[in-house]
Amino acid sequence: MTRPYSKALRCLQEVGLRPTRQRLALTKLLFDNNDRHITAELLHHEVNEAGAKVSLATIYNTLHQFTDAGLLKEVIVDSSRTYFDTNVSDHHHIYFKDDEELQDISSDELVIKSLPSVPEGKKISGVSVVVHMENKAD
Amino acid sequence: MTRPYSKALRCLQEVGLRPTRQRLALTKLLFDNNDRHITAELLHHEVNEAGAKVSLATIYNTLHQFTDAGLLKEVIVDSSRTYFDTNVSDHHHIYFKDDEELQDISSDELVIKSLPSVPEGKKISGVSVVVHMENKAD
DNA sequence: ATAGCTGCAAATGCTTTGCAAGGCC
DNA sequence: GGCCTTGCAAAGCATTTGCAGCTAT
Repeated sequence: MTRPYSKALRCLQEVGLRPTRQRLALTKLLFDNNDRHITAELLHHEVNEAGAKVSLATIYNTLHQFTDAGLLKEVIVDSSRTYFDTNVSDHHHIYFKDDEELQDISSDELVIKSLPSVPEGKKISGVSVVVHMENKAD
Repeated sequence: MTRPYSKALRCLQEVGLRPTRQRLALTKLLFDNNDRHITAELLHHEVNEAGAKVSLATIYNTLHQFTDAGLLKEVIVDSSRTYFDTNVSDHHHIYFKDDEELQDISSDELVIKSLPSVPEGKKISGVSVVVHMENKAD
């Protein structure tokens, strides 16, 4: 209770980012609970609701710094929104369009049997698999 | 030669869209060659270079009308750009980040072995697989 | 002290929309 | 003629950036 930010603090120090008030608040929200999928806008609401004032610009900056540092992963599922995933391991997603919600697919639920050959001078930087779900009664 | 638009014309009539000058020009560019992956911006350049004047707004409108009609498929690979695919069959993609180019993956090159279970009241509306490639010498 | 960080407001880039003028049936 | 289309310009939205002031070390 007297050191509510110790975990977040260590997290930031590890990647060499100054533990500012804003970054501590964001880190806490992002990594205290496992496996979050969040947008900048959503995180902005959360952090401000939690009492810490952080500007949207800083949220965007921080999310990208965290992504560059390997703490987050960007997930492309919707052309109008960018999601960030706190699970940075190799895995795939289910996107619930009607709920605008993202969920991990556990590795044993979806298996890719083979990948295409890689052209000369190129390399695979990532494989993105998104299963799009929608409500049945549409 | 005297009926250069006959194919495009049939195409539009099939989906019940009036064969206007603009739509004919776009249809021709999109469907005369197989398997195109294109953005609104790019198509805009192409059509204007080909001599037909079509506004960007109309390009966007038309691309969406075609998508609704089932002539095109939207592909989500990059958060800042929307690609449309003239191949509407079920298949997957390779995205070359450095070239901003999209390519089909032939169905025998990538196989999904299993899919996650579908929650009550939901259905799978699509499965998107994108292999992201980048230049090796980065 | 100073390099890094934050926040505002403005700018950006892609996409959509309102509406008046024009084109197809 | 009447309804569908088009095009412009303006609006919209998510995201980025410039810069002056603030903060951690």
